[in-house]
Amino acid sequence: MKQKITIKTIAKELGVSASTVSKALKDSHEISAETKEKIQAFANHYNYKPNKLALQLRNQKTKVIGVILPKIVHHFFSTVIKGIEDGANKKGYNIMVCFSNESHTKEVENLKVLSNGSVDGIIVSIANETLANKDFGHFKDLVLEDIPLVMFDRVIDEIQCDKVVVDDVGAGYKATKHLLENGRKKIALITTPDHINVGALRRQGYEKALIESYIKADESLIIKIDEKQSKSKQIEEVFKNDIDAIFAVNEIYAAKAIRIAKSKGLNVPEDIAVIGFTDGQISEYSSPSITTIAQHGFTMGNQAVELLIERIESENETKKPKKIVISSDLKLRESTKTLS
Amino acid sequence: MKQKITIKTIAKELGVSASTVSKALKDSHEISAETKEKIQAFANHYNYKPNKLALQLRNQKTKVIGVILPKIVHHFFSTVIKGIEDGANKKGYNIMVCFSNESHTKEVENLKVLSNGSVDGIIVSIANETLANKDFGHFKDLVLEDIPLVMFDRVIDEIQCDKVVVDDVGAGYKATKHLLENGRKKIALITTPDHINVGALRRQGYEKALIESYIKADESLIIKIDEKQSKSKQIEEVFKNDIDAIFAVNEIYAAKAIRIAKSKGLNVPEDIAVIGFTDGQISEYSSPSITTIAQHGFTMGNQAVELLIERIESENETKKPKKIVISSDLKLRESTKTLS
DNA sequence: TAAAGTTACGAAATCGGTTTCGTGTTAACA
DNA sequence: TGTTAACACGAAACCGATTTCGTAACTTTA
Repeated sequence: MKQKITIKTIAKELGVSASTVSKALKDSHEISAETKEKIQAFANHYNYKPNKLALQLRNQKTKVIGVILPKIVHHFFSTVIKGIEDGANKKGYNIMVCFSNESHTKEVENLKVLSNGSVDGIIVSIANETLANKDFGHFKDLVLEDIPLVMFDRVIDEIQCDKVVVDDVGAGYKATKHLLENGRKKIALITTPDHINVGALRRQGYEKALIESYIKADESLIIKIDEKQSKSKQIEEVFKNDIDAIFAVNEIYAAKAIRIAKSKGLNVPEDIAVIGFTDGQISEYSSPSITTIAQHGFTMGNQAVELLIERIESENETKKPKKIVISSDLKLRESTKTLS
Repeated sequence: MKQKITIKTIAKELGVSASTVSKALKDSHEISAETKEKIQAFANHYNYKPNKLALQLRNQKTKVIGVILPKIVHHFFSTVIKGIEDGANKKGYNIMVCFSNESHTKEVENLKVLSNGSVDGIIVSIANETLANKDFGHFKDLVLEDIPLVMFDRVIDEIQCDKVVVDDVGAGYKATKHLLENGRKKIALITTPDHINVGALRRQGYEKALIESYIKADESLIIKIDEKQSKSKQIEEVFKNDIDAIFAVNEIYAAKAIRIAKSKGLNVPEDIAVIGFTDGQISEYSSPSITTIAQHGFTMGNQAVELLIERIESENETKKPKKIVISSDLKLRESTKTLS
C-alpha cells in the first residue's frame, strides 16, 4: 500500500489510456459497459482515491473555508466554529482554522496564508487589537482580490462584505429592561473599552432602556474593564456605589461579580441581581446559575458559512453585501428575580 | 485585481519564458542580474503570489495537518486545539479541523476526506461510539496507507501510531489520595461507562488509592453515567449512600454534584468534598470553585503536533511509535478541604 | 583559429487528474 | 455498395509551478 495508485497506474496495469480510466470511473457513456466494469473493479479493489490536490488545481477551488478567530478556548467562539463546520460539511466543504489571539499582526499573517489560494473563502471575527488601531488594510486587500469574505460578531462598517451579527443594542436593551422590570433601579454596567464595538452597542441598549424608564444613566455605574489589569479589582470598584443590579457584557465578568458580591455578604439575586452575556457553561453550572443573553453562536456560524458559500458558488455578478442580524434571547436563571 | 497573475502572465508580459520567471523569482544564479531585477520588480508591483495548489501538487505535500475531535464546545478539546494550532504554526503548518460528534460514522467520513491527500498527517481523539463498538478498521487502513497519525487522550492499543495521553491512572490516584488525606473515607466515584477507557483508567487510580488506605471499594459508590439519560437523576442516586466526598471524572459531573449537594442542604466542602477533572471554566468560576485535576490540554496538543510533524518530515525509515504521557496536576480550590 | 567552457535562457517533462477533439471500427441506412 | 452515424477509445491540452536538460551566443584557452 505504500505506493499510492493513480489513474496512470491503473491505465498501465489494464492496458488502456488514462482518459479512458478517468471516464470509466465517472461512469461516462463513452466507455463500454465491459471496460467500465473492469476498470471500476480494479480501482475498487486497490482502493483508488483521486488525488485531491490535482482536482483542486484543475478546478481552481479547494472546497475549503478559512476561519480566523480571536480565540478558541471560549464558549461563544467554539460554538460558532461548530456552527461553521456543520454548515460547511453539509455543502461538502471543510474548514481550516487559524487564531489571531486578538493580535493584529497574527491576523494579518493568517489572512496572508489563507488568501494564497488555500481556501475558497474566509470567515473572520476581528481581533481586539485590530479594532483598537483601526487598521483594516488587510481586509481591504482581500476585498480587492475578490476573495469571498464574511465577518461575524466583531465586524466593521468600513469593509464591504457579508456580515452576521447579534442584535447587540437590542440585547443590551432586553437585559436592562428585564432588570428594570424586576424592580431594580440602580443598575451597574460592566463592559469593555469603547473600541470593542459589541461592548459599545450593548451599552447603547442599556442606556436606551434606562431612558425609557426615566432613569438618568450614571457614569460612575459604568466600568470599562481593561483586560490587562486585574479584572476582579476593577469590578470591585462598582460595589462602592449603591447598586441593586449588575449587567455584565460577558459571562466571566458576571461570574466574577457574583463572587465578589457573595464575599461582601450580598445575596444574589435577593440583594443584587446579575445578568450576563454569552450563554456558556459558566452561566449554566455556577451557583446561582446566571441569567444571560444567549447569543446563538451555532446559528451565527451556520448563517455565516451559508452566506459565504452562496457567494463562493455564485461568483459572477457582484451582489450587494448582506447583513444578517441574529436576535438574542434572554435566558432566565437564578441570578435575577423580582425585587420583593 | 480580479484577474490573478501567474508565472505565465508575467512571462508573456515581459517576453521571457515561464522557467526564466520561476528562476528569477527564486534568485537563481542562472539568470542575469538585469533580467532578475526586471522580473522581480514586475512581480512585486502586481503582488504576485505563487499558487499554493500548484506547489502542493508538485511537492506532494500540503503543509496542512488534519485534526479530528469528538467535540469542540468543550474546554479540554478547545485547549488542545489551541496547542495543536500553536505547534503547527511554529513549523509552518496549518490545521484543518473536523468533528466526529462522538459518532463512528462521522469519524470514518472525516478520516476518508482528510486522507485523500488534503493533509500531510492526522491527529485524532477517538469518538465514544467508536470506543464502544471497538471498530477500528478505518484507523488500520490509515496506517496501511502510511499516513502519519497521532492519537491523543482517547487512544487505543490496537493501532500502531504515536500517542499522547494523560496519566489517567495516576491522576485518579492523586485525586482520591487527596480526598483521603483530607480525612474523607466514604468517597463516591462518578465516572463513565467502561468502554470510555479514560474513565476506566481513572477508576483504576481511584481503587488503587483506596486499597492503599485499606478501604474496600464499594460498588454502590460508583456510578457510571449514561449520557443518554438525565445526568442529574443518576448523580442523585449516589447521595442515597452515606458519603463524605465525590470524585467526578469531569467538571460537569462535579458541578452537577455540587448543585445537588447544595439542594440537599449539604455544605461543600464541609459536609462533602468534591473533586473534578479537566480544569475548565466551570471549575474556575463556580462557587465554591472546584478542585480539579488539570489536564494540560495545551501541552498535549503541542506534543501531539510535534510528534506528527517529526514523523511527516522524516518519512523514511519507520521508527517505532512513541507514547508520551503527560502528567496531570491537582489544582486545589474551594470544593475540598480537610475534614475538621 | 579551433576547441572548450561560460553565460543566460528556453523547451519540455512532471505532479494527477479532466476534458475536448480526433479517429478507427463497426453498424445502419439509402 | 457507398455514406453516414454511432460507438469506444486514445492523444493531447490544461491547471500553475518547478526543474532538468539542451543550446545559442559569447568568452576563454591552447
